[in-house]
Amino acid sequence: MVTLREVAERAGVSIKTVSRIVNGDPAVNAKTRIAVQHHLESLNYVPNHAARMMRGGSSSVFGFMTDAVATTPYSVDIVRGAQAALNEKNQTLLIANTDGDEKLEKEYWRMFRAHRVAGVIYASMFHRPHIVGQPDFKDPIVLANCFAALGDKPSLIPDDEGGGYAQAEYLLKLGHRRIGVLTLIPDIVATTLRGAGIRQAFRDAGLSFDESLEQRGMDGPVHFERMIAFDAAVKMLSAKDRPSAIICGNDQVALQVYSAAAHLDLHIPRDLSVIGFDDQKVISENLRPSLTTVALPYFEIGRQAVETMREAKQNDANWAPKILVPCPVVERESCCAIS
Amino acid sequence: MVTLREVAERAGVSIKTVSRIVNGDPAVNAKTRIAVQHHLESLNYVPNHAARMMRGGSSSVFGFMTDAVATTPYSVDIVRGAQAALNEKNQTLLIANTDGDEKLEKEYWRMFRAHRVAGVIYASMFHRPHIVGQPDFKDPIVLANCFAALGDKPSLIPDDEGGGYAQAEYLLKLGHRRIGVLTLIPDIVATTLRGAGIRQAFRDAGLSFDESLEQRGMDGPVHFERMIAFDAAVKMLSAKDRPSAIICGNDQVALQVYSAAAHLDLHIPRDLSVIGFDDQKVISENLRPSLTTVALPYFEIGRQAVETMREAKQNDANWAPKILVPCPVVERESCCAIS
DNA sequence: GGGGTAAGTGACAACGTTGTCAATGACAGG
DNA sequence: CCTGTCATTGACAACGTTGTCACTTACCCC
Repeated sequence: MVTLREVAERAGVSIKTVSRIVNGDPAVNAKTRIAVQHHLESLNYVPNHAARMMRGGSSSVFGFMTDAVATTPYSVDIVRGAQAALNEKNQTLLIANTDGDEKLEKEYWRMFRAHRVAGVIYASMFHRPHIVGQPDFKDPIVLANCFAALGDKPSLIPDDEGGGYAQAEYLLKLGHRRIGVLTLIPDIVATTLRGAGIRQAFRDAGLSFDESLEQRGMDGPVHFERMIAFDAAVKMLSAKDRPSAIICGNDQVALQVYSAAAHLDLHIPRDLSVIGFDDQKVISENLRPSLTTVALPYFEIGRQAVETMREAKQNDANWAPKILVPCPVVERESCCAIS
Repeated sequence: MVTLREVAERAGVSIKTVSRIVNGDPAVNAKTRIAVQHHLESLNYVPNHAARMMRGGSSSVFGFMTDAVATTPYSVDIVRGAQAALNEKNQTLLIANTDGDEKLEKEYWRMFRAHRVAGVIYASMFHRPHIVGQPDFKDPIVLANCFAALGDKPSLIPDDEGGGYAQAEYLLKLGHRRIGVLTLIPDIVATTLRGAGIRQAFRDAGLSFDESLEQRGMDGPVHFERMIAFDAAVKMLSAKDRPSAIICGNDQVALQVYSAAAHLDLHIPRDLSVIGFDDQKVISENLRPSLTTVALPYFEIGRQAVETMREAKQNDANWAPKILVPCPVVERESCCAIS
């Protein structure tokens, strides 16, 4: 690899002068600069990041730790968002995927330390509390899609309550009154928050929410969920006073509702409006009719996580805001107004 | 951060002795080793990767460049597979997402050089040829999910032809004879290969393939695809001598075939068998009935890419095998035997 | 002409680590 | 006791870069 010294020798100047030019130091004669720049390019010089770092400068590399991006595929967008933000300043991500393995996570923390990363984004695959057990890690840690159980770290989380509110509000505005809800498993944060949002929307509309119309669309413990939305939807839609619309816990639940509707010869959206959550485009854009849903703002969470990390560098270690990122309705074809 | 020197001072030995212990050099007295190890742990010493690298040692960091993992969400599994393989040797991935932007890609190559990465995996989101324009990059480059257009780099690609063969063979074995095909857009490699595989399966079974039953499920140029599978399927299934089974270009096409079947009151699998491609679990596992499909072996491609990179280090620069990774059938509920 | 300032440049040290080589002491064999 | 060998340890240089400081030259102002 080409070093400063090689370039300096060719150009007949000192190493330091070349260094200055590489770093855009204005205290260099224009003529020298041009001459050296020519050599820099022809030799394809690229500064050695390791050497730079050793000189005490902080790393331009950030760590990205995630328990498993695989299960909810679009959460990769958190990575994309983070990279988009880092890119402006030529910073990079060192990615660690723990797949939930604690021993692996420990190793990765060690690796982050070895690389002297300038900060770490800890992202989880679903919205949940998390304890960051790295008391002696001095650089900022920001949580994305999860929040600090102890309230000691900044975090970025989707506004699930607002999202639930938006789902219900959207259907209520279309005139629906009997609205079914097929939830995710009960013991995750999103379920509680979205449920609260839905109920708030009913209250704000001066209506009461029929609790009997809320059923589970998934069952089982975290990480071992079973889809039961098809059966739940069939049962709900076979009832005499069936709902005219269904709010789904996610787009996969909506997919099963579509199947259930087909099974019962109900036409979407004529006979049944359906609204999803997550906006997993593989599903939402390809279903016919395409699925109106509420988007999880993964890209935005990733982007803001980086910005928050930069802010955290300025603030003291106790700065720990919990930032809600809105979940907007993405309107497609699966809902229609009721007369 | 704790350095060798600090540890050495506390332990009352030289820096070099501590270094030896950290690196497992056997030429250290057992008593000294134990004493120093105690200090290493209590100070939580982690070697400085940058300093290590400067001493000429090669980096334990690999670059991962991808044009866009976002569109086909499960291709993240390439990353997971690569990490699983790297993890055994405490190596890491520096991830670069170009989103197809060439200028960005250039910057990232520069960054890889700056970090002196030990090798690069170049992954694309769909199976295609690629020209790696990095003639002066001395470390190995391995292509994943794409192959070197000039045949000058090792590459790992899904066995699309085998996958197409498997789709057709599976249905033929179930007794289907009139089999519709809804392809991806024509100008990508996968379409051609899978088509060839399907035809080969027919030949091997001593049957002729009815070309009129092959229709496009998607249209438009690369990156601007439009889904037309719903309409194509409706048309195909409305015909008098409609096929008893449909081979889909991917699971999204299959999703639309499900919608088309529902639209026409055809029951899957009783009236129509459907087989997908990709195994996008969000779709395949959640459709009712669940979707029999052929899996794209992304995880395996990532894993083998790392192994291939390690081999490439041993071999000379001209070593450039094109390795096919098989695409296995994942049997679920969407196909049944025909009498 | 003398003194001061500014622009431009380079010598040198330091960052944390490891390879090379030399020094020390213990111990065995003659 | 002398010589050689082995185990253990440390001093030092080097990796590529940048901050500090000093040096040279040119120029301006009194």
